[in-house]
Amino acid sequence: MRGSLCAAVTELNLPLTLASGQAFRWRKRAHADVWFGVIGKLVFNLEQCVDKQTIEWTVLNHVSRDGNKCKKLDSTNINELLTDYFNLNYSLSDLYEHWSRCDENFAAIAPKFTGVRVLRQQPEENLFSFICSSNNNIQRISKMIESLCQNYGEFLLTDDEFGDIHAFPDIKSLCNENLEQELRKLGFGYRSKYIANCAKMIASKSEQWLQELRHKCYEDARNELIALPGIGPKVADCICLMSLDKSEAIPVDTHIWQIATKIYLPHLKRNKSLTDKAYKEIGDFFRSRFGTNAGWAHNVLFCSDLRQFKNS
DNA sequence: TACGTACCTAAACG
DNA sequence: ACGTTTAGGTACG
Repeated sequence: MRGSLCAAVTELNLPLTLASGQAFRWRKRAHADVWFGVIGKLVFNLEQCVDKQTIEWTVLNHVSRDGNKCKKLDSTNINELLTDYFNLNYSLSDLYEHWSRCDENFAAIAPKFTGVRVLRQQPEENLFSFICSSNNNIQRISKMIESLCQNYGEFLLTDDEFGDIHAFPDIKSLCNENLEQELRKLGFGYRSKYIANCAKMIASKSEQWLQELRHKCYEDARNELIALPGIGPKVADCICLMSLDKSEAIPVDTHIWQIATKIYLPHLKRNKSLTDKAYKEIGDFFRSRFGTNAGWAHNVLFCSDLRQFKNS
């Protein structure tokens, strides 16, 4: 099934948005500007058509009508799904203008990094992905997530270029007793225990627990996430921002720490490490400077600081 | 409360 | 070369 979605490059820059380490399963095809990835149980090719101001999409797997409890899938549904996933119901260029007026550093960076959008991901995939992200790099995180899918997720299809593709595993599939040891063997390191214990704890809660955090306030959602093993302040903020609709969440990682001490809050250079207090100070600064959607502005600055996008 | 340190791994670094 | 550092941190003392 094919279709097209209206989105100018200034509203959605596919490579910057998909490869900036928000989500870890999108890959560019070798011989075309086509992005390959999975959303739920659907496998996609996405291509940005600059002239036509659209994203051309293809769903690569056949979708059984009874398989998912969801409605029959037609191209309208897919457009809705992509609009939701890419958070397309707000105008990014308007926000860029606003943020550029708020902050001259943003104004200087923005022209080179237009169309960097925060995705609205599926909470479970987002949560386990960012447990893997601690003290790690994007390349290795991507390998780990792919390995998690290959070993515990439902088979979807075989792709000519990327081979067997699996969905992200559901919680039940991550609840087997040997999971920690298995993940150790697969190279997850100390995150193996976090993932195994997290799966068990989430499984013991109500089935809708994670989804319902979307309807709670930022502080409550964040506190509930931090109670899980392997989730600290930074990872909790990633999950809040990227899948729980908390656009005011500011994940402070090494990049944002660098940017903050270099440009905005130089007095923090005296700190030996990122304390809870400094963490909050940086988040509060971004929120006061950029407003309620500070997390989306932060994402643009983060992206501009990634090594892979330097000099671009 | 505020640091220091251990924790897995692999590629980049000097 | 080859040991050290770094890469989107967290838990524990």
